[in-house]
Amino acid sequence: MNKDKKPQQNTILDIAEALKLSPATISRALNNHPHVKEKTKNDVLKMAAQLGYRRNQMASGLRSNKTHTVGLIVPRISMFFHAEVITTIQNSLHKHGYNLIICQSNDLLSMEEELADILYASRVDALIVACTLQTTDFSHFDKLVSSGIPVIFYDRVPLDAYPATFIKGDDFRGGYLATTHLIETGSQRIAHISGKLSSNLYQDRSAGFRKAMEQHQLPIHAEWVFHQELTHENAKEAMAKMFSGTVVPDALFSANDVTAIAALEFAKENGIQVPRDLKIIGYSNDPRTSITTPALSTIEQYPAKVGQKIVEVLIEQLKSGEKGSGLEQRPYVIPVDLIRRMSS
Amino acid sequence: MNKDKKPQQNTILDIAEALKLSPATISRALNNHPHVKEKTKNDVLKMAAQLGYRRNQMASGLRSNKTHTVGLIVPRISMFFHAEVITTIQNSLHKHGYNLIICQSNDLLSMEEELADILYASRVDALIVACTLQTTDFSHFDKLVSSGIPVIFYDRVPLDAYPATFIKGDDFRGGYLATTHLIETGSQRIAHISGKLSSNLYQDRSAGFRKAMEQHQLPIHAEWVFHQELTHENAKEAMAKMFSGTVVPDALFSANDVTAIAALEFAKENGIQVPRDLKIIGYSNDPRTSITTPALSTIEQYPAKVGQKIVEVLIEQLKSGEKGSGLEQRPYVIPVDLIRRMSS
DNA sequence: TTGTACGCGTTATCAA
DNA sequence: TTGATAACGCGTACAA
Repeated sequence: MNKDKKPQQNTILDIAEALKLSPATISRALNNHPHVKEKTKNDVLKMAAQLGYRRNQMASGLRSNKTHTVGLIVPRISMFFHAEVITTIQNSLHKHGYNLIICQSNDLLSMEEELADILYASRVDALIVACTLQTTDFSHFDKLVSSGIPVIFYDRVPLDAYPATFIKGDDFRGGYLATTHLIETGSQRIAHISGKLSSNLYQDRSAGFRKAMEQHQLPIHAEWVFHQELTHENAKEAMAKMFSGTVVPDALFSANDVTAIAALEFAKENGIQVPRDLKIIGYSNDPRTSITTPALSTIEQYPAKVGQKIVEVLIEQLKSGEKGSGLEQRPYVIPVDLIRRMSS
Repeated sequence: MNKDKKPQQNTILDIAEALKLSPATISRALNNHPHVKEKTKNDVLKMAAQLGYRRNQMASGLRSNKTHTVGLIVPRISMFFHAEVITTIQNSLHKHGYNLIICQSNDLLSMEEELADILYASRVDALIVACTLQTTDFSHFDKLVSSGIPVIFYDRVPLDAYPATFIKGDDFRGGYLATTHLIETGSQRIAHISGKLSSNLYQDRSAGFRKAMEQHQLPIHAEWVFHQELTHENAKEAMAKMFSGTVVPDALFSANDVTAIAALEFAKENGIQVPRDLKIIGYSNDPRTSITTPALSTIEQYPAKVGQKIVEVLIEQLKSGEKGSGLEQRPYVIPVDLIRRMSS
């Protein structure tokens, strides 16, 4: 094949040779080992820079059993909330000297399983996961967990006890805040478009909704509560159903922003005045909610705080060598806030 | 379940031992080597599955000098266009058995340099880059290129000749289409808010703008052309300047969607009717453009096609062992289209 | 078709 | 403080 065409990367042996030292010393100097003469260390660093040396992470990882790489599985990076969380995680991990392998499950369980497998094979030092909406069984993470690799779930977390760390937004409070807000601005007939209850997100947001309704002694119309995939189309269909009756809602709490936007669109198309005839509030504070007319009220989830917390917990677990396996960690909950805009 | 506390992963030696075979045979069976008996291969695969074996990518990579990992440097994953491109790249690379390490430069040159360094150290098999807007010197990619690692630039590409592959949208045509559209719908006094000319994106879009104006013999008002960072604030300031004069523009071509949205916002706040008094067109077909009132015309860049092309070219280079170093590759250009909406 | 033996670049354990 | 040497897990000439 090709001969001397390979411009070999420089290794610690090249540095050793150039400096008439042993590779062991070079390695120690490069790793800030205590027992290295200051001058030697400086010489090594200088020569390393001069030769354009870069540590071979594979060799290093093979020997030390550490990759300095964290895996991340997320449904879709294009979802605003996740994009923000990821950005924070990455920038923060970078400061700690870790790389991040970002993978998308496309909200498909089979893909999530496969990715868990691949990241396991890649020997990531830790794994961060926002589950698929359909993930109810978590055994594909078992081998990571039992290998002692810290696994952190965020946003969409297992419903049952699972020996890993959970970090989530306060979805119950979010649902409660949104609904209470609608009630306090005078609504009485409140509809609720929610996702399927297989996910903790919609269980909690819906529970918050019910709690607020109950507290104010307002009836929940079963035909105005939807648990379905939160798509634009589904939301418009739901709206069409609700507004075909004689009694119609005067407010809507949508469990995400996409459906809130869809509802607003439906309202405009059908001459329903927002907020006069119908108040609307969404969830997530997607940037789109601020540029609709009227602008949509929503719930802020502070993605940056979520990301920050994830890294904080992760680094702690990584430093302490082991994850806090024994103690039953209660989930970390990140607060949410109500964003009032013109739609309510 | 298994009781022995084996934090150790299984290796090919474990499989070899269990099957009374040599590790070499296991390795061959696992890699579909031709000279392996069919039965042996099946036995190995079965045992591998049974033991939950996963190849150690570090050891494999160290030996074969291949990581099956591709690096990606992008300004921000939260930008719609990039998010879409990345999603396509990742799903497609996944099918080819490659992992993707996604890194964000935050549009900072120093970060881009550092990331190039890190990915070089990680021995990625290839690198995909969307440059920072300020990147005019590309020497930080030199070591990748000279090591024979395929480097593919997309969207924001080097202005001068650089020994790598370029994949970009047809920005010149995009600028031309947008401007021509404004002219054909009756505009004569066309303003242009653009990014700094240090990036090929805005050079080309602006050139398309000028070409269209020239072709229709329309004068370009220097005070209505801005080359500045394309932020919401800057755009509003630019609008304020333009609309403080006695003669005002009757149309605006904004070189991205954020600024088009900002311009629309300014118009609404100042009683300027869109599209009657002012037509607006943006660039990128960000999802937000379709939900403003009125909806914004824009230029579609087909991010999925861009991503698809990147992977196609990349896999080809990876398979052929070397990148087409000798031949001067002309850049691959992905077509764009005009999206007409109510704002124009 | 399978086995033996070596080395990829680094780090850890000795000994000097 | 430094050097020699042995792993880490895998892939591949070469031998059988």
